[in-house]
Amino acid sequence: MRTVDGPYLRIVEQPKQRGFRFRYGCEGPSHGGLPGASSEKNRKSYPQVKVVCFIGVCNYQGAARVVVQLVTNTAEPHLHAHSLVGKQCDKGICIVELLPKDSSISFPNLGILHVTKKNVSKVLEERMIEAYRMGYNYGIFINPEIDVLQGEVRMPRELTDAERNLISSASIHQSKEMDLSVVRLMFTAFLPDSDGGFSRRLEPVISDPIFDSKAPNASNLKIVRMDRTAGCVTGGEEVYLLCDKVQKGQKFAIVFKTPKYRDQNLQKPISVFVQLKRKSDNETSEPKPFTYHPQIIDKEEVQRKRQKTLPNFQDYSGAGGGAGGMFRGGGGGSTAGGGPSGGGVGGHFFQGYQTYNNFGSGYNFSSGVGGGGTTIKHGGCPRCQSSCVLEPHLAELAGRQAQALFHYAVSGDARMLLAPQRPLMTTQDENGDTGLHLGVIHSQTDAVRNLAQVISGLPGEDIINMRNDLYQTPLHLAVLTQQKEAVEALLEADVDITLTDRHGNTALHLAAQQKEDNMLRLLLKYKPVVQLTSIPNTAGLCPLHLAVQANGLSCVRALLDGGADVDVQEITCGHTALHLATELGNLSLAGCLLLEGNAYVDSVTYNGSTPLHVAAGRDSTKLCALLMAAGADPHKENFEPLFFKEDELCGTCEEEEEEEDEGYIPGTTPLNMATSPEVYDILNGEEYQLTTTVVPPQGDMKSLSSDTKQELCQALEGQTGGWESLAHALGLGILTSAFRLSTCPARKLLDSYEVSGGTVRELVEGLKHVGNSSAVSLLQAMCKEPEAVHTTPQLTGNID
DNA sequence: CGGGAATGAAT
DNA sequence: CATTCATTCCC
Repeated sequence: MRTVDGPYLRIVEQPKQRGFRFRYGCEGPSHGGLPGASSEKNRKSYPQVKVVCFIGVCNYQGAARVVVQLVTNTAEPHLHAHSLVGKQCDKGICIVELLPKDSSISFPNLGILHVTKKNVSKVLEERMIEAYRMGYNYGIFINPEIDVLQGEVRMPRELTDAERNLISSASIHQSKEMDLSVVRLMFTAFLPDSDGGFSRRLEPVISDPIFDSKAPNASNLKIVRMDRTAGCVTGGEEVYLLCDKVQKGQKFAIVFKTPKYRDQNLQKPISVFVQLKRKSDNETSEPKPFTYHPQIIDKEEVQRKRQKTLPNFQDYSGAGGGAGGMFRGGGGGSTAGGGPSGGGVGGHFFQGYQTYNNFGSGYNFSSGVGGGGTTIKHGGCPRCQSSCVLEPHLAELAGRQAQALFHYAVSGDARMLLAPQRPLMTTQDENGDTGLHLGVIHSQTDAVRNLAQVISGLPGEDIINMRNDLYQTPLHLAVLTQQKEAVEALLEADVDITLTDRHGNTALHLAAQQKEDNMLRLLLKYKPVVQLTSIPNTAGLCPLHLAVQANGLSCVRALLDGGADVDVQEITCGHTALHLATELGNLSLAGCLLLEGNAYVDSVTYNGSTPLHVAAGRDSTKLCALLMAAGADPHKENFEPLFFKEDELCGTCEEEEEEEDEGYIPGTTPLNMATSPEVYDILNGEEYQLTTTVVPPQGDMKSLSSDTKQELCQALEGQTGGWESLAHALGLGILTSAFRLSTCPARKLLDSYEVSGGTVRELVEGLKHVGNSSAVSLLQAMCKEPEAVHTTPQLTGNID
């Protein structure tokens, strides 16, 4: 850069780039000077320059004159129309004499005067003439052409007409392009010559850009509130963020989903930061803390309860041992310590908001589970209770116990022993669990079966459906812990399958979120369960939605097989499962819903959006192709008014309904939302040609992209048509047990198949054979086999 | 200083 | 005519 040795000017302190306001003339002077980059509230600093000889080695000793001018923030700097105002400023520029004793010079009182729009070219012209006349700079800062007219350095003089004309046109031209919201400082130093005149001009230096804080798009980004400041490492949780000021056209609230944390195996909560970042200039807001929790694997607390030592039954055996505290009445009561352990993790900073999502605390059990007077009361002296209050009762009890014992001895039926314990069946431990709950938690299948039978024989009381502190019935627990027999026993004992836990989930909702579909299928065998498939939980999600969100292809299938409504909408936005699968970018799920579930492809959310809107919005070529193949309408308008792009569109599709009534506001169509040319073409009914993965269907496996293979693996995870049956269909059955050892058997299978020289065509045949239609459609979409297109997109006729 | 209301101009 | 943007004015 620097070609000449010798003294040069260096910026010691840059100006602060943001937060300073350019003032209009009408706002008057004295609004404080431009601060330096490192200026603080109590320790103010200002832009500063010094003359040095070599980099940082020797400071120039002697006088100098420094001229400061405003220039544009363009690659080729030009003089700016704004004026520098302040102490040593005149005609928009600032001239300061550096005394020999000063090592550097700072500019404490620089104001930036905002030129009014209509005066830009006028002022700019004056600025140029003055700079040129005084010979402050090379003409390059005014206009490259004028440079040739100007010598290296010369004394002030008046301008020729030719020069004036050049400057005049340059000013008019430049004023049109000038960005009035940003300037830079240009410092030029002049050292004294042998005559004492400041004629030895040094190379000018230009500062970092300074942005007008009052400019509408330079507003400071600021996060005012977030509705949650903590979330799980798995991400995907919605956060509502309120902003102070955002550029017009954008929203004041931003809703986003938390991203996955990089370490999914996080053990302790970790603090990270959230900040807004403006793409155009990379401006960022103050960061706000956010806490990632480790994945809560045991959110239903089953593991914890399993690890606990069992209740000490010896305490019951003798008369009045010191049992007491651990058990409590079955009736009312609020929670013991059952809230989510992660509750208080977010910094104290945000606790005010934290309370909003702290579900765990304060559930009131007013629904009167249990009830009945036959509960052990805690508090008070057990001995006293047993000897004074309960004595007659106990005597009677002992009689019945003896009878039961005899019956048991004779029949060998453990239920006989349980029969006299009936009054204790409603007793809850400190977690609100009954004996039946505990039986399930500890996987005591026989105990559960016996208890269930005994309890179901009890008239009047609803013990079998009692809920613990987490609002779980024994059925919930049995499903969560995937105990087939226990579930069956409970169902046979006629439990209430409609009961919901604290999140509004029925047992079916819980089963729908599991990896395996066996629980789900078991439940769905019971006819009345099917009606639960359309019941939303407190988050508004039905079992099918939950299965989709959990990426559970087999569960989705199980629900569809079980008769669940494929088009059921979740409550908050009216999304169907197909919307959700599309939103998640899950091709195999979407394919399954469409092909196996026969989902309505143009189902609309509350705001009128179809899955194709979603797919177009997320710029997914594959999903768009899939949906289009299923007959989606790319012209379907949602209820979001279409503001821009209108003209563009009318260019391509002339006769859209233009003579509609005047008040008609067009909605946004999937086509409007397409951003990439690929998606646009697909929505226009073009043949889907994925340039990256066009594979002849008979092609060899190597031609499949790793993405495709990945998705294929996903599609092979389910029970029906899963990798195992495929392995057999492909003649690789003998390797099944070897595959099973792998973490991803499906992948292993595909690899082996590839190595064995299998073709994509045969793979498709194999998949068809095992009935895995979503995998088939996936491959066909990738490979653009004509059969993949079930419906020819109708819109071709609409376009000339 | 910095925020913002009021006013005027431009779509 | 309603909105938005730019400028001015005010505290």
